[in-house]
Amino acid sequence: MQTRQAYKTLDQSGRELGPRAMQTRKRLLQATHDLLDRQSVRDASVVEIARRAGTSPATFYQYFKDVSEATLRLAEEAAAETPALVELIDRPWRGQKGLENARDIVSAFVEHWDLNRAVLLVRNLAADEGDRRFQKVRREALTPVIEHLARRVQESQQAGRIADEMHPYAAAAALAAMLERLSAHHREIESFGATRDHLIETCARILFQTVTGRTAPAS
Amino acid sequence: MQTRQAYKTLDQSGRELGPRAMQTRKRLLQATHDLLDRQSVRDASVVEIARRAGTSPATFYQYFKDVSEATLRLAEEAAAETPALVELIDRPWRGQKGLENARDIVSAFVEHWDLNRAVLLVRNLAADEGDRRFQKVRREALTPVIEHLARRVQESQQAGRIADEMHPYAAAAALAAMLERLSAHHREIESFGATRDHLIETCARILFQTVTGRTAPAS
DNA sequence: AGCGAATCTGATATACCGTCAGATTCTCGA
DNA sequence: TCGAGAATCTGACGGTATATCAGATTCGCT
Repeated sequence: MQTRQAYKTLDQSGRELGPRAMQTRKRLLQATHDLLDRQSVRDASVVEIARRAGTSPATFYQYFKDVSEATLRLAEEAAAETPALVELIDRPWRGQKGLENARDIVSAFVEHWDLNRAVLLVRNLAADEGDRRFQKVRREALTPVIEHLARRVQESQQAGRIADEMHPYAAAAALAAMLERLSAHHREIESFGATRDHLIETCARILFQTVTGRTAPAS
Repeated sequence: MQTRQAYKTLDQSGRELGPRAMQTRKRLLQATHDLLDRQSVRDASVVEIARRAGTSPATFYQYFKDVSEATLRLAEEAAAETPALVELIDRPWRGQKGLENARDIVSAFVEHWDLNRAVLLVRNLAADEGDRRFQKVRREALTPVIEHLARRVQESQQAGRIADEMHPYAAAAALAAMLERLSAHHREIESFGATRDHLIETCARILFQTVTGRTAPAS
């Protein structure tokens, strides 16, 4: 009569992994991550992942059902970075300090994406295509962000600084959408006249304005 | 001595297509579109597309280098819908009418995505993954929208309603990013308490506020 | 050294990819 | 109406990836 212990990492056939196996599994995940960074998802094959990990395709299948499952695990790892973001959102939003904080949020978001670009792109595609597993990871990564933002919007709304026609959750989701999409392809935008700093500053101000209902202070 | 006529549709080997061939090509594109709507990109195979089009894989290769090229052509077709959006952006942005117009823009964007969801998702993934061909189509679809928005932002800035720290192009790109991402997965968001109308209204207000520098009027 | 458990892989059946030579269908002049 | 030739399509095939499993290898332990 005791609660099952926190999730052990399992084999495809449900067996727990020993230290050697953990090693191999990690190498496979790393290889998957690297490969996705280099090639399109469509071209990421099990053979190639195995080759990079210095092992055989059969071994890959010992740990993952297919490439998408390996990617899912990577997406779960990336989702673990969310709390740091939420912490920023919970800081005070007033005045100059608040704007600086908004900048930090945008920067953190972009950085998070820069580190996990390929994986997050695939995660979002799969989620948008209807894959429940990926919808779940994305939700787990974004829901805290959206809900904390929504709470702030709601506060501003109750203080009368934001119109009642705004829906706090929708606003938060829209802001998250902006941050996600912008982070995904900021490099392409940057090749069109707006530097990275411009993007961050501008985005921070939209964020600030939408969350607080106040005009961002001059710097 | 005359300009080359507008692009003829070509065969894989560069030959112009007769009427029968045009028919077949269209069926293949349609089949690709449908298949992408139903399955993930990764699983969209040439055999399956051919089957749906009632023809053979070899025929597919007569017209397209691979699935991604067929998708590219579909993305080009979708890009042709952009001008309608730009027309909306160019309408006046003042007061109640302006807000209504913002709503129309958001609606039009969402609708455009609802009709071309799968294709646009794949387009964006491929572009984000660095595929130049897809970057080009996306650019051609979005640049007009972004530039017209940017011009409006700049006007508001010159009128002193928007801080100088904002970069008009960056702001426009951020707004486009928000619209894109939101359109891509609005259905999932809608299953979390904000209706489609909430989303549109909220998004329209963020758009209005960011473009004009004014608070959106009450409805 | 040697046993059992953990971990890995060669071999294989299946399926898709991408090409090409040849088959089929259409067009049009006689 | 009947071919000849052009336009269009497809069967067949070699190459490669998928996914599985039985057997081989490696490891920890006595």
